[in-house]
Amino acid sequence: MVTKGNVFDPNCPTRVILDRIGDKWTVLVVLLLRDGPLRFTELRDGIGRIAPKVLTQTLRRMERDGLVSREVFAEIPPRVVYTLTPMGASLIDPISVLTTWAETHMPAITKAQTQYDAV
Amino acid sequence: MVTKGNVFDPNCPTRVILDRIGDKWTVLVVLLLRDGPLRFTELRDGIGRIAPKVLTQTLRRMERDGLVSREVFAEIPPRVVYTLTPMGASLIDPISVLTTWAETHMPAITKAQTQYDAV
DNA sequence: GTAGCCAGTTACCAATAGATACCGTTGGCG
DNA sequence: CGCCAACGGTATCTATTGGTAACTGGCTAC
Repeated sequence: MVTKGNVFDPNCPTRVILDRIGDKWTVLVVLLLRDGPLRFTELRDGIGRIAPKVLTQTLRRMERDGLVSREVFAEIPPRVVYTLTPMGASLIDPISVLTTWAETHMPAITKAQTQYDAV
Repeated sequence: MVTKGNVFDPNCPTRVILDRIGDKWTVLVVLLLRDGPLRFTELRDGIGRIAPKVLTQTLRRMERDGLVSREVFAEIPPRVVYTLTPMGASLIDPISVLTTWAETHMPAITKAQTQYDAV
């Protein structure tokens, strides 16, 4: 009763998820928030090189999907804190599996690329 | 001692992998090839709605990364067969983890989206 | 003869990602 | 008083990418 295998149906909702995970920024945000809530600028600086517009888009999408929660404090200067929801936190494991795979196979991939390009 | 955590370095090779996984077509190709080699049109028809150009791009990239191998038979009509390499096959597990997560949490995500949009 | 299969390629276009500059509010500083 | 910085973004513009539609060449089946 699992999977039902209709990943291949373009309307399959699984596609939506894969698109989210696939978004490189989403993964980084999840990993950054793993150790606790962060503010907008902390996320921006933690990610390194991301346009604020893109970070905003990413966070809004994640908020809409119920992966992060957004708390606004009406202070001056303003303060906005992003936190992983339980569902967002449940993504950490799948993502870890992926990053582990990536780190394990990175050398092989680089080698394959070099060989391919040499031809 | 795992991960070294430099996923946040834009030059980190892990990013490259995540970009590949993130590519929605790559995941589908891996899942389709799980049960054995397929030809170009079989992949195209299996995926459903994909432009041949895009499928070609995807397959070339995967070949370059060493995830699939491409075998050309000099026949008429031409025959090209794509097969998962061992490294490509090793991606099945991480991908399964993801799709399982996706299927498990899909209802919650849909609900979160509906709530968000209602506001 | 013409229509179609196979594995793509080419030309083109729309949507998106991203870089850069800017916004209002307030507090601190000279 | 004038000036700048901090914060969490928006506004605007451009580059890249994803995607569609049409075409190729050699053959075969109708």
